[in-house]
Amino acid sequence: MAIPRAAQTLRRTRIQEEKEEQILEAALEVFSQRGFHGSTIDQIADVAGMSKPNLLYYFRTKEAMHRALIDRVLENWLEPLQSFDADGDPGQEIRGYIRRKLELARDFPRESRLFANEILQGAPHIMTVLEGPLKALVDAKAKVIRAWTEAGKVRPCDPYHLIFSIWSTTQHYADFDVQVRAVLGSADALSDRFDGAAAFLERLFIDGLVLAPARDEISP
Amino acid sequence: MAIPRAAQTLRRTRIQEEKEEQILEAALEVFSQRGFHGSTIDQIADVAGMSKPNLLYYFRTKEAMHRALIDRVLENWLEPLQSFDADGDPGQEIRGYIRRKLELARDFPRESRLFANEILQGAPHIMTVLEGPLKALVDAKAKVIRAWTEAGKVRPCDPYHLIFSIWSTTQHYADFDVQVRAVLGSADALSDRFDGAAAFLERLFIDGLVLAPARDEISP
DNA sequence: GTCTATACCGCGATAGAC
DNA sequence: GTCTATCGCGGTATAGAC
Repeated sequence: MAIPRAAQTLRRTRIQEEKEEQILEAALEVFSQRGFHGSTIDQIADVAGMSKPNLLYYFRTKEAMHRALIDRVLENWLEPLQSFDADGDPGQEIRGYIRRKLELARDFPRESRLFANEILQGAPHIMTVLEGPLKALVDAKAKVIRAWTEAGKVRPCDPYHLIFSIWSTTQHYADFDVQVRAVLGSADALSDRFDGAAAFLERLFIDGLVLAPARDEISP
Repeated sequence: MAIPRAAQTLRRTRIQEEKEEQILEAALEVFSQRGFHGSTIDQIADVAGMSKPNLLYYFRTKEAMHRALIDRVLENWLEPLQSFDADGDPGQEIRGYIRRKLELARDFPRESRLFANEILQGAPHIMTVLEGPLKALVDAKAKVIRAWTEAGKVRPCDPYHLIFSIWSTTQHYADFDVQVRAVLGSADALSDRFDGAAAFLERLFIDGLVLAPARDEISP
């Protein structure tokens, strides 16, 4: 069973890859809006413009689609936090992280909602990722932040809750998009919304947490 | 049609009310975890300890259950923001609001997840509430905050994004509970988690946004 | 008011023709 | 590789006995 699977992978044609791409794109559209249990293969097939059996030829079960989708999205999702640099300036690092997360929320809202749905429902498919790689990554970055606070560059604070608050505030604009738009009114354009959010969040986190020795050095 | 509905409401017995309560409690448990489309009446009946037809005697459709549940939860959900007082001290008001929202996230996480699921899925059942009462309430409170900034009590900032950021950071501890617990490790107790969150968020928002003339008056 | 039985449909998945 | 047809199951909802 392992050998045919490998062989199948090796002789995967360009057309096959395009079809799989097409299916995963449709699956993202549906899963991100309804969650795993609320989604049906019919809906995904409709969006993909394929018949249901044809779709099941490429992914033999609904769970296989979901797993392939989650795996692919996970790679790009942890990247911004990884590039958090211990040697950089705390203000620059935090500002850059907020910007990247906001850009992700703006440009890939369905990916954000896919995870939100998964975690809301108890994270049955990614629990091991949360407890393993994600926890390890956050632990490492928490140490970076703690070093900043101990060096007097950042106001003393719990680094874990700092990370949680950046996650929640930025992802909010993807996950709760309909609510944000309803409250701000339809006059508000997408770019305005995110520029406003960026300005507010940078001010909140930088002014609120980062101590400014740099400014003293510039104008003493 | 309106008259029998009213009559039915009037002669509702205590037992009927208790059963309905029991059903809505079970519906909250299920809907909050799986969302509307992902939930089944079987699951709700199981949790409620009743037979499926019996449950459908009290609520004739799945949507009726969901609607009754949403309506009831909505009442308590908007209350904390309503008590936001223009004449109060900004620091006290914002601190109090954060505390109340965190207490709601701690004590009623399922209610929070019910809304999160509903909004993630496009808010099909509460769109009118978001565009009507919720928007009106937020508009009113945004004016309160703007008055504070113009009076020099609060750093200039967009009041809407301030409210969004308080919503997202506090609800995060209910909606993304499994992720928070996975990252912090199982050693972390519920009360520790929320005490830590409260300490961090109060410091972030108060130190970050509220200007402190009071402190000058106390120790000049 | 509450149960058993069941109608009826849409779901995930498979078989087999082409 | 892609289709039509279909299976078996579980979904919502109803009918009718008790």
